[in-house]
Amino acid sequence: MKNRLQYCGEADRRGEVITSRTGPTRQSLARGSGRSSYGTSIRSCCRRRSSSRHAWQQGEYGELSSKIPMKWQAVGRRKCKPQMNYDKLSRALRYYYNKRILHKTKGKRFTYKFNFNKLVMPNYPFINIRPNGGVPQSAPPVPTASSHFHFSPLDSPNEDGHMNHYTGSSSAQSSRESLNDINERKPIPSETEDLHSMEWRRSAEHLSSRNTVGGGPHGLQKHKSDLLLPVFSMHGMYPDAHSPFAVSPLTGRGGLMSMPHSPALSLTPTVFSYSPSPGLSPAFQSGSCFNFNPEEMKHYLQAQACSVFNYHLSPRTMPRFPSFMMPPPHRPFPPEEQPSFPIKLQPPPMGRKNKERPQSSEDKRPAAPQLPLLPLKVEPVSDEEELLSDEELDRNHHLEKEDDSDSEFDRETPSPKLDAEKAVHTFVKPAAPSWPQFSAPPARSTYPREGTEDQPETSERAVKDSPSEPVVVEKKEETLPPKFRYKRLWNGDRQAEAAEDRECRKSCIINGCRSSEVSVETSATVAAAADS
DNA sequence: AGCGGAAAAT
DNA sequence: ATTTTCCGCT
Repeated sequence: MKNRLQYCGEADRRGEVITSRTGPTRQSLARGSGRSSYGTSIRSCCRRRSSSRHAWQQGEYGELSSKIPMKWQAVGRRKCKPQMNYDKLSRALRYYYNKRILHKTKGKRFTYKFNFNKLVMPNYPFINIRPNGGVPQSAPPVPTASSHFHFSPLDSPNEDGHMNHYTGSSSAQSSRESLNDINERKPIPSETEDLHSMEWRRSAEHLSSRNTVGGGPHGLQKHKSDLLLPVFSMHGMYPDAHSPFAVSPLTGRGGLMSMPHSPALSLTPTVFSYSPSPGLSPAFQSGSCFNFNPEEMKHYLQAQACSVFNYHLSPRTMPRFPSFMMPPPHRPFPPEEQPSFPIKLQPPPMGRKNKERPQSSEDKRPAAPQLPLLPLKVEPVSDEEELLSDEELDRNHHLEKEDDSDSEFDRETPSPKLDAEKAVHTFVKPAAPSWPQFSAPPARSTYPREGTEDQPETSERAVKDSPSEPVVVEKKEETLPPKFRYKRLWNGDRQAEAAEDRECRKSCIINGCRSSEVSVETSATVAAAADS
């Protein structure tokens, strides 16, 4: 299904999936498709958007809608899935809520929307085109993991391939809005709305192919299919000058890597995690000089910790080297020849059974000698975040915070142990004052159950992991069952989210993380499987 | 309309 | 593990 949703996206690049259904009663709908997933149904509908049969509506970004009722049956029939009906379809879609792939567009019938917000673009944390934070609810998927969704260029008015300008806050805002009120949407400049279909498609493909790379069942959802955006390393993948992708952080050609602030954020965990080899690490690619400045390091570490904290990132996902600390270039391949690891790592998507990820063993090996987690103290944070004051959290929502902090990016590139240790020291102590949240996270009444349950475990784990185990430790479980988390996110605790956003932002600012944070999107899942 | 639990099917 | 199917509840 995941893969299929991509196609939904195709129908409407805006991320909203609007289904149509004729009859109000379930029974009338009952005819649908055979074993095809709902996604399939959606896809077929989407593809036909322009056709007379299905009037797919364009809504906000990621929105898909069909105004012609009862088409589901037709679709089902066509797909040899007579059993398919809207009821089932919707049920399937609702499962995506939990995965944060979709959410319901409130107030719109049969309308679902892709959650671009939650799909954070790990690669381009710095993209910030809208300083004011004004982001449409249905922010374009581009900067986020949502880019997995390939929106069909077919009917789309904006096919020219303009990449949107995104702000770090955009995703956050988007998230907030999407979560609750569509009425709060802000108009999006048409320019911003443009999506590069081709790009999307490509990225989606890459994603799907590298599906297994994610390695491991981690991440908030623990969905195997969860993916991370592959796009980053693709050279020239986003040729558009306006596109954030024009410059890949990985390429090290001047782009984000050279950004002065928020070193922790400058690189995305995703990128690292997928680095097939240390040599590919952005850090190695972009800089030619290696510096170590304790102060900077300290700052860096704090920022990093902040990032981890606020976005539930695993410390392991952090780049080994801050931008100011570029290790000597080490390139196994000439830049031109650098294989995009997405491809390299990517075994063709296979059926569920193949999710085994044959390469898993491969991936893990390099991970073994991994660098010690830097600010391990942060670990507890991911869970604690829930305890943070709303206001504080809200600050950091430049980019969607990723709940998948648990995601394991074990494939980090090795880094000097010394540095890491130093880093830990540097960070851990000073960090405390900077993070009021850490020391005394306000209890949140909102999620009493989750919070209470989580905390003990989290702390425990943190204690365990950080000090004694410098080496990568696999986090097996998420503290909070995805179910609850999702619930919280989507059902309502809007305030909480907003607050979180704010808070995070604040803390980031305090720590010098001005930029948006990387987040790993669980929803990457969407792109995960290839549709075949 | 929509949500989500539960169980069956894949 | 995910999807499909059924169904009760709001």
